[in-house]
Amino acid sequence: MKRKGRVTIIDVARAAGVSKQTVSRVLNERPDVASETRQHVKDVIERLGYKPSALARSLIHQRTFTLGVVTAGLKYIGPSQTLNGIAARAEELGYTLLLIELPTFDITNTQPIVDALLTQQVDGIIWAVPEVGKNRAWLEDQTAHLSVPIIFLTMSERANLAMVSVDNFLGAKMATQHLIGIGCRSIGHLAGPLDWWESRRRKDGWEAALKESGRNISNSHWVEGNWSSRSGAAAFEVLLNHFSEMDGVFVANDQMALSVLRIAHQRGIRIPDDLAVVGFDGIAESAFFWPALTTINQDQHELGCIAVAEIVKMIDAHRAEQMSASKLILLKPEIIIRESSA
Amino acid sequence: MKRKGRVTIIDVARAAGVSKQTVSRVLNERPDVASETRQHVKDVIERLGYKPSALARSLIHQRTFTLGVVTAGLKYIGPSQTLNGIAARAEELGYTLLLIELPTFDITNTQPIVDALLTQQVDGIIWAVPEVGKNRAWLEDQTAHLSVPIIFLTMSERANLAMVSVDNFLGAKMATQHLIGIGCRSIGHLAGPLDWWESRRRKDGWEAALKESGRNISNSHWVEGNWSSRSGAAAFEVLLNHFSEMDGVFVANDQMALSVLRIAHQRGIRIPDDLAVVGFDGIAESAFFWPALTTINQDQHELGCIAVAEIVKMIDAHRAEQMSASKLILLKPEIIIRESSA
DNA sequence: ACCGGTTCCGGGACCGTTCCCGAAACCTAA
DNA sequence: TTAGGTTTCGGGAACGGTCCCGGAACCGGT
Repeated sequence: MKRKGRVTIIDVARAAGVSKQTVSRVLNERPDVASETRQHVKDVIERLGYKPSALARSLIHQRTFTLGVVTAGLKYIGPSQTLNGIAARAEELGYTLLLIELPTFDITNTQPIVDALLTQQVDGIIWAVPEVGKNRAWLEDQTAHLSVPIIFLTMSERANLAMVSVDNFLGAKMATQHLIGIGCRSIGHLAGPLDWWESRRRKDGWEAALKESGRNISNSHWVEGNWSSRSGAAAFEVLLNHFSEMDGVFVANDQMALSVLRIAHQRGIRIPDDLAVVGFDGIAESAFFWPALTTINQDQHELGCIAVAEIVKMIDAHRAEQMSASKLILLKPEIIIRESSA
Repeated sequence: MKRKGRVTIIDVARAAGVSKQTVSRVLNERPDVASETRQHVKDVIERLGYKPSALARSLIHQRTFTLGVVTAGLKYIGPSQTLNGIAARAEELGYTLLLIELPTFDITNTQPIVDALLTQQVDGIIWAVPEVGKNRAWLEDQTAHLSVPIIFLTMSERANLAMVSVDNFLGAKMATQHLIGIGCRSIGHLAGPLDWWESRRRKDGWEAALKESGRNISNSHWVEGNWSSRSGAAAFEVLLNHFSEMDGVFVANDQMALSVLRIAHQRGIRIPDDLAVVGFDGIAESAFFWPALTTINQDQHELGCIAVAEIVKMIDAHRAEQMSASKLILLKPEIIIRESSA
């Protein structure tokens, strides 16, 4: 049947006995085609199984309707939730996604990645990698003369850059204030790795809440983990030894909180009577921990949705040659109160 | 500086005082360019910030080095692990990914999705959506005359189709045999949703192991859940009521097993003394459940890696006009024995 | 001085589509 | 009958690269 190569618009034109121009008009639903010609062409298209090439189209339109998405750590639930939201909203808005996953979070040489994306002619870029260590150093000189719009997720505020993230500071403050509210006197903190911006904001929120209620903070009141349940176990042991009067603890993520629950259990510490626990993230399993975990829920899915909506706005403005003010969007987290602090 | 539109190869040629052909040669590292001309052109490229357009290149080469990836349920850990593997291996092999996420698992009308991918001229397709309900019905007539190679993940064996999945049957059998091995007499099963192929295979494996050891199976020995911790809780309650002599249970995933642990705890059922528990998936948190969960570990990351490697092989064969035999690859899971069955 | 072989470079066609323009064919009104 | 408008369609250029060709300049050997 078909010889070699894909069937093109010219094949259709020949088979239908019209010019490629007319076929093109049919494809794009232009009005200036006689309705019987239109139908005939449509039949031929169907019969030949013709599919227009987005490649050729993009080439001439100078627009691909493709978003470059740079992510990292998909094996963790947070980033994949975000990607989930990005995919959903992109589909809605008629964009396809070009996905690049960095092997680690702290990649500093991002030049090749950005180049690859530009080479692929993406219309915009969503940088969905959280800020860790110096992995934003490239921004200073790179971003300025970038030819396409770019939006960043989960990083500290910077002038003239669009970004969207969850308000980690507020979430941490809410968690700590909740512990204060239920009568905890000595509130510790099990932090995430402090080269992560998110970890620092959460720790800051914890400190702020304590200071506002007139309490003082000592270095023995907090310990640094690395997000994993394993690290949470070790860190919590340290915390217990150095801060024995602790009767409430704000843990920077739910995975580490899981270990806190487990170790408390082993040691005979009653939760929430002896120790109230609040986590962060709101992973689905946390409702089924024993006891069920109070946590700060952050909607990472929504984060992705918003990022897409924003970048699309930026793309449209960019094409209309308008300068759009770079926005900073902060999502408010919410607290879910469960057995571990009730 | 730059007027409008991206800088093209002709701009570079003009600025360097050579023909676009020569610039093209420099870009592709062809030998027939004088080394000083080469260097000069490279300098100009650098100065103008020129990036070749993958679009134009793909158009002429009839090849995009792009893989279409269709997935679903990224918010769950399994699918995102797989995507993680796909991304990593694709990067290695020089392919970029076009990602499409289906809103639900049981999409039957896949025509628009496949069309979109073909329109984008992907070189191959990885169908990473698990088989659920009738979501493979389209295969019968669609796949046959598809113009690009396609590989499926996690579905039942079909003639003439390439696929790769974890051996769920074997994993379930290993889990059940382990329970038999540690002396359990009455082994129940908390199944996943049975419209999922994976669930059915796991249930089959449980049955097979019991039959091989000469035990009989009753409908009161198993209950169907829907993967979630919540459903696991309800299902386990039912199982306890209908199968009171149960002293071992194989749970179809770790999330549901979490609820089993929790409820057993509440009811004063000692684990593993009164009831041994084995899960499935091997999620990271399972090591920190209380007690730590014995589970069947499936390497979903590896699954993705292999899928990419295979599809690339298929693409190469396809372009060389060779018919490649469609392969079926089954990955062996492994058992991780922990406190819940030790 | 002439000739065959390298080395280096440019002219044009082409990939598949859309856009700009112009031209038939038909219809309507003076 | 004819001028002017509408409808319908086709020819060619363009998007940004690569490939096939051919040609000029230079080399050493006879």
